Amino acid sequence: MDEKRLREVYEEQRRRAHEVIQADIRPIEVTRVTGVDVAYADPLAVACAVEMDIHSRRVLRVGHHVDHVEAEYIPGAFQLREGPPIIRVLRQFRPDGPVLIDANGILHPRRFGLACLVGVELGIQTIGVAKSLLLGTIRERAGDVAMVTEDDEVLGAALWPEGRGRPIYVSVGHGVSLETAIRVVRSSIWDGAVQPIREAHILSGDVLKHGLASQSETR
DNA sequence: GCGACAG
DNA sequence: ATCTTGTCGC
Repeated sequence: MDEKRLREVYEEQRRRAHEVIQADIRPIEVTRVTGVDVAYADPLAVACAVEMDIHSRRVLRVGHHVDHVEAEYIPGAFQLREGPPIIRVLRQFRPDGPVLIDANGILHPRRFGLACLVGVELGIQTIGVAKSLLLGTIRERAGDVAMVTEDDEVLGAALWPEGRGRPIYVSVGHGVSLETAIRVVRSSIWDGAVQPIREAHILSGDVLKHGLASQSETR
């Protein structure tokens, strides 16, 4: 990707960052949470959405979308690669409740990560959950959480799942406050992982490698 | 200028 | 992300 195009993408991110709502646009009761992820195999990209019931810890329904890879991975412009397939699978899935995305929300150089794009584009509540820190400073830990800031601006939070040494990074995608985002992610963690995302990850890799058939005989 | 850099 | 089985460690 050329520099000119990349600069345009960055400019659009700065522009659209103003569309992000960092407050609950509708109350969340944390009963149903959807996780999404994408698996790749050269020309193919398989996006999956998995809706789970937090109380019973069971999968309620799944959806997938086979797409083609549109762009290479560029830190800070991840949305060009993973945005299209995720938006397409969610458009048909029509999630009921918050959506957890394997990426950052406003914890981003231009405050508009993949989770923000998906949320703003579809008008749904999204939360970014990253496995590694893209930027920022982790402040003082209090219990299982610590704020992540950049020049005193709170961009997200580091959250330590029980029994795991390394934290995950939570940030607002769209339509939720950081507090709500943390509450939703906490409730979605068991066995040391953010389960809705973990299920979506396993399923996407499964559909990519063995096809849709493997769905029925899993979990 | 040099390194870092969501998946 | 992906190439890949067993294996070292808490």
